[in-house]
Amino acid sequence: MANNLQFSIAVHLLAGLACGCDQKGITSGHLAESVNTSASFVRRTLAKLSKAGLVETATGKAGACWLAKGAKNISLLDIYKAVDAPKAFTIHDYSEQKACFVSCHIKTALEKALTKTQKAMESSLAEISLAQIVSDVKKK
Amino acid sequence: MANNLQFSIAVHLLAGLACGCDQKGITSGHLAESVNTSASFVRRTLAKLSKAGLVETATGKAGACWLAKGAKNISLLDIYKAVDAPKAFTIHDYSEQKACFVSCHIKTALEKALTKTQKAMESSLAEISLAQIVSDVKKK
DNA sequence: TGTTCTGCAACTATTGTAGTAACAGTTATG
DNA sequence: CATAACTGTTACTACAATAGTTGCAGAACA
Repeated sequence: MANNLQFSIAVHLLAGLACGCDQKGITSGHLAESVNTSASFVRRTLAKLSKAGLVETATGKAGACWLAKGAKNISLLDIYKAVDAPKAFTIHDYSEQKACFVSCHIKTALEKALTKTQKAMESSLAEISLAQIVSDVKKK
Repeated sequence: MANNLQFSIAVHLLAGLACGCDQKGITSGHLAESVNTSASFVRRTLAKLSKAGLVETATGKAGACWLAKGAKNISLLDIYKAVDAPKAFTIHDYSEQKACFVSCHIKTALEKALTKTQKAMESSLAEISLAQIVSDVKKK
């Protein structure tokens, strides 16, 4: 644990919805079975996806959820941002030691490197669509 | 916390060594001041870098450490691998629900996506050398 | 021989995340 | 209208990874 699983869980959930495991709507309880966790945790993740406009939900007795767009129009980057997954790496946050100029300026240098790396990672994610994932799943 | 800071700390340490804050060797205690942590923690990180062949150390009273190669020949990817930093994202590890084929096959689909993304991230890190970081630090 | 460093291992504390539980709000349905 | 079944949200517990500390054996040098 301690590592962020929400991203892969979110992809799992969306893949499940995209496969249209059945009709037009699936309940969180149903999804929870597939991911093997509690319905409540599914809903928490789903809530973020919903806020990001990737899924739509209906409340009430016949409550359910479904994809808000076609699987082709959802990239892994959309999902990555929706669940607020962690950056490529984290910059430490020690107080600066004035006597050492490395200590004082390393942060900006690291930020520059992080920006570049993050961009590379995100554009890679952007190239993968949910439809691609679904087709990989079905291929097996 | 809980996030992995060792990578950025390692870069900080190496940048300190590369700047040759002074003579040819620096003690872990000295480095610790710059990073603002204990000497022992610095040594733990340094040990990984040493195993990866990025720094060399001397024991004994006049113990110290210094870069094993020129800063131009050390990439952030070398450092990333040396400290065993986490992957771009983590794949969840739930037991498969045989009734749901998404559950059974999502893992391989995710692995494929992870491989691609990881590669993008690593090649981005490979393009940044420690010398680049040092020059950014000095520029300020 | 004593000092001062590294190297290593064991330990504690912190904290982010998974996972659970509970409850109010909503809407089909009988 | 009452009930049942779902969502949405918050508060809580449990756990595990990491930062940070401490202590000690071993090495080198004066």
